[in-house]
Amino acid sequence: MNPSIERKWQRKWEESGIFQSEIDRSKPKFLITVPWPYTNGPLHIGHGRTYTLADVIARYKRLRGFNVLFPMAFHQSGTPILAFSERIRMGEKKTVRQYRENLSEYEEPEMVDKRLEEFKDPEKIAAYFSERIVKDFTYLGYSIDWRRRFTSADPFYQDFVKWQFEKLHGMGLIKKGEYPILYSVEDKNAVGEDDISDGDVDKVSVEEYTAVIFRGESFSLITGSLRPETLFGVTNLWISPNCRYVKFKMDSNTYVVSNEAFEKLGLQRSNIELIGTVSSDEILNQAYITPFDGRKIRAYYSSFVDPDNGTGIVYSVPGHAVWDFIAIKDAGIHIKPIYVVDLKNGEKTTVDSLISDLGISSLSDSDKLKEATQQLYKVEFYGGFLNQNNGEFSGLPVKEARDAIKSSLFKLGNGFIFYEVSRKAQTRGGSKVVVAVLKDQWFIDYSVDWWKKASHDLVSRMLFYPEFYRNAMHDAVDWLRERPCARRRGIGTRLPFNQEWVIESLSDSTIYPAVYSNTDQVMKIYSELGSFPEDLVNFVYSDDDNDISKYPEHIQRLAREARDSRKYWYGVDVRLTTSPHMSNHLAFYVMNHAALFRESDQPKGIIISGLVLSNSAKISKSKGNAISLLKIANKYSADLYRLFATVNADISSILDWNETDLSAVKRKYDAFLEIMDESHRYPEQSNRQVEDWFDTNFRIHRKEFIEKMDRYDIRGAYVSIFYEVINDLKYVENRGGDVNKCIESIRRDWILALTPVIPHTCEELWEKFGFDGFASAAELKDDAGETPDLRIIDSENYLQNIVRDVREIMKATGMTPQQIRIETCNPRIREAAVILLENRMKDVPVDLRSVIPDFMKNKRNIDLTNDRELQVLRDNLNYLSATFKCKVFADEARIEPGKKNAWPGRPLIRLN
RNA sequence: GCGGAGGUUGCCGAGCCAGGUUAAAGGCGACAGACUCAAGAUCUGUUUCCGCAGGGGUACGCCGGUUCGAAUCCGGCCCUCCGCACCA
Repeated sequence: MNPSIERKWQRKWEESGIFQSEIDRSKPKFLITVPWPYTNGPLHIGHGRTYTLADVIARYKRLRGFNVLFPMAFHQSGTPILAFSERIRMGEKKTVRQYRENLSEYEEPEMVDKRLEEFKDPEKIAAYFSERIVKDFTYLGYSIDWRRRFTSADPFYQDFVKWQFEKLHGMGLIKKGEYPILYSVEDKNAVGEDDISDGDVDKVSVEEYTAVIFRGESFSLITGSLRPETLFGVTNLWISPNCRYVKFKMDSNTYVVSNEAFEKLGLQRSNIELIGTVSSDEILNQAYITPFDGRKIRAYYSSFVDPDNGTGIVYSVPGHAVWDFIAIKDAGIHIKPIYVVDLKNGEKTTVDSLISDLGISSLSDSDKLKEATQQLYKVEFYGGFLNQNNGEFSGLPVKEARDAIKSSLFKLGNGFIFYEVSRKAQTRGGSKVVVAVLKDQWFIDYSVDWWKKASHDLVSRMLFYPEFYRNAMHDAVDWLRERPCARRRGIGTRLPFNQEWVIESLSDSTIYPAVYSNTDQVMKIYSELGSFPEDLVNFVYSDDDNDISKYPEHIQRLAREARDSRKYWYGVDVRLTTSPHMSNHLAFYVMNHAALFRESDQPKGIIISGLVLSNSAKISKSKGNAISLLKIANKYSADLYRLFATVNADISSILDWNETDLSAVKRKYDAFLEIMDESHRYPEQSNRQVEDWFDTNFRIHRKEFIEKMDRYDIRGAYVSIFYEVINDLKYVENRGGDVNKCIESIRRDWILALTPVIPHTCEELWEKFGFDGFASAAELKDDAGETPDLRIIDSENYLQNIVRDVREIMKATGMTPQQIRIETCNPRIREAAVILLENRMKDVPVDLRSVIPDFMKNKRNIDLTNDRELQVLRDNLNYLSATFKCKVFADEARIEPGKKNAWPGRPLIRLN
């Protein structure tokens, strides 16, 4: 459908307000939502799939008599928009280029710079792209009630979020605690993925080291290890030859680490106090005691030790670490490895074997060393156990031993947790990224038992499509622990009980769909009062009967309306999104509802759609395969995209956007347009049987369509009602039926059934054929009770079987027949067949007994359903002749004792 | 490793949950024919192997099992993909 026609209908829908949903108690309600998009850039075909599917469902439910609400709002919380804006301000090339590209999709070239200038204000970015998304979605024909639009940064909404957090706080679900975060010392600030240079391509994470203390006479050394379970295998310590080591006091003991490590420790632990530098000789000149087994070991130099990794001191386990093994050889020290980890099933992956397998000769083979380390780590961690050299820990599997040794170590005061970054990283501004421990981080405590139980109960009640996500959701609920719920900066709502914190962007977006149910009233309350006071929020969104009589009458009225509205609409019937949201957003969504809302307001269903590929590749800006929704609507048309998104892949599987598949879909779509084009008349012909067959089949397709849609097998539904009906019409034409008549008889229902997917096309047709109102607002009834006459279908199947058999014979014999004679089962043989099928051999009339051997041969193919075979054949002789291009005769077969006979459903076919 | 999904005919992809009507929908590709001056588009047919009569063989990752009968149920194995978090 060309864009101007699509625009026309979009205008008409808007003018008529048919998608502005109001309470209508005569109909069942249906609320469908998609998680709000983050407004830092334009959306592409990937996002479009989710919204398209939601719109198809919304429109289908409307078609079936539901009062549907499909609302939408925008997400602005968090740091990315701020970060992008700041980078544009700083003139960072990559970001500027990206936004220039984004803008040139929408703007005349001369406007791009002006807009870009505006984007130095983060609010402008958010506002601009929200506006674009509304436009793009309108062009795609989505039936969204835009009156309910708002953003997560709106003040009235922030009051709602505050209420949510006060409630959670009151229920004891919010906690304070320590938490490691990525941090920049120079900027004195937490850093997120967006702040780190290359943070998006090469993620930086926090790693948990075990700091192990080796006591010495005048001071102790602290080492950092990822593998504390190898502690009994320590033979020596390593320090770097070019590093400044420092002495410091902690809990009245004196320790030594690298200068860099000391700085990091300062961000992670309190009460540490610098004493001064210490010379390497001092470190090398004294002995150290190993924890647990109290052996005396010494420290040596090795070049592989990095002062800026861990504590700058490494404990050496040559038996289980390749670096250490090589380093000992390198340094020419006479130390024998101690082996502490044995493998199950007698596996033989050891330090020695890895070194020889990979051909590692020195510490400079760092790539190979890394690989060997990883291999060894994997093998020993998952398949190893501690041997008899491990004191009280002997016999434990490595997985358990690690925690056992750790906690034992901590208890004895010989260790603590030390956090380190997973790789060296810098901020975009060039300052170093390290790990700091926040002492007073706010958490939502998702681990509370009663909360988990309530959530599991909710999950059990909900609908999941595909069903296997139900289990995934149960798991997600189990996995959730404490989640940090506030940050020091970013757009969003301040924590009501601690104003220095901004509520984190996923935590402020869990129960917002409730606001869709009464956006209008709630916004009015806010604008009248200048706030949305807690007691009013509580009145509107919970069923607590708190007293609101202190407010003016009209505010009270608005609040009551808002409450009624919530009661009518709320409880999201379907929330549709993609699987990456499972373990975060959707889990929070489910759990927060379980805590804050009563059952009728809780979510009813979740549908998860698969990913979208573009030309068989993951969509990414850098690959240039991120096709924007605007381009889709303009270049391909909304209806074609919608049809493609609906029909080319099941909801649960990957959808690959590519021109080949698209052109196949387009052909079908064009075929449909041609069918509906009245100037294109089909040949005047008539074949009652086929026309009845078509009619019956259409009723079956319509029934299947409804059944499949009702269980969200959207693709299946449209294969039935679109592809199969088109094929049926083609069949009618080939079989000499009156196609025009067939089309006319199904026109109304067919157009309606297709409206959810290709609404613009269908409105146009609806109007053309003189139906009243909008197709989008009409109702499609199912014809409950009417059972289709399956005998008509059977007759056609019978005929097609004959055609297939004849073809097979032609193929096998390689002959082109001059004439074909088809002889149907003799009535007496039919009677005999009935008897034989019941295994009553003795009841077969004597003169027919000689036919039994032939019966046994044909038994499998005998089919009694069609009792008017000859009639069917005679009615269709012309068709058969035309198909095989020769004369075709049909007769009743004679009985031929001892020879081949015609059986029910299995006539004799003779080619000459 | 844990959790989840999956391995189907040249390719993509249904079906398997409720075993037989499944050589296995649909699409793409390929081949042949029709139409056309030609190409494209469209339409018709073919597209596992064997077969001069509608038949038979082999097939749904591999190996076993249950069953009269398994792509479909059960057990084991191999392989692929996704998630494992604080990030929107």
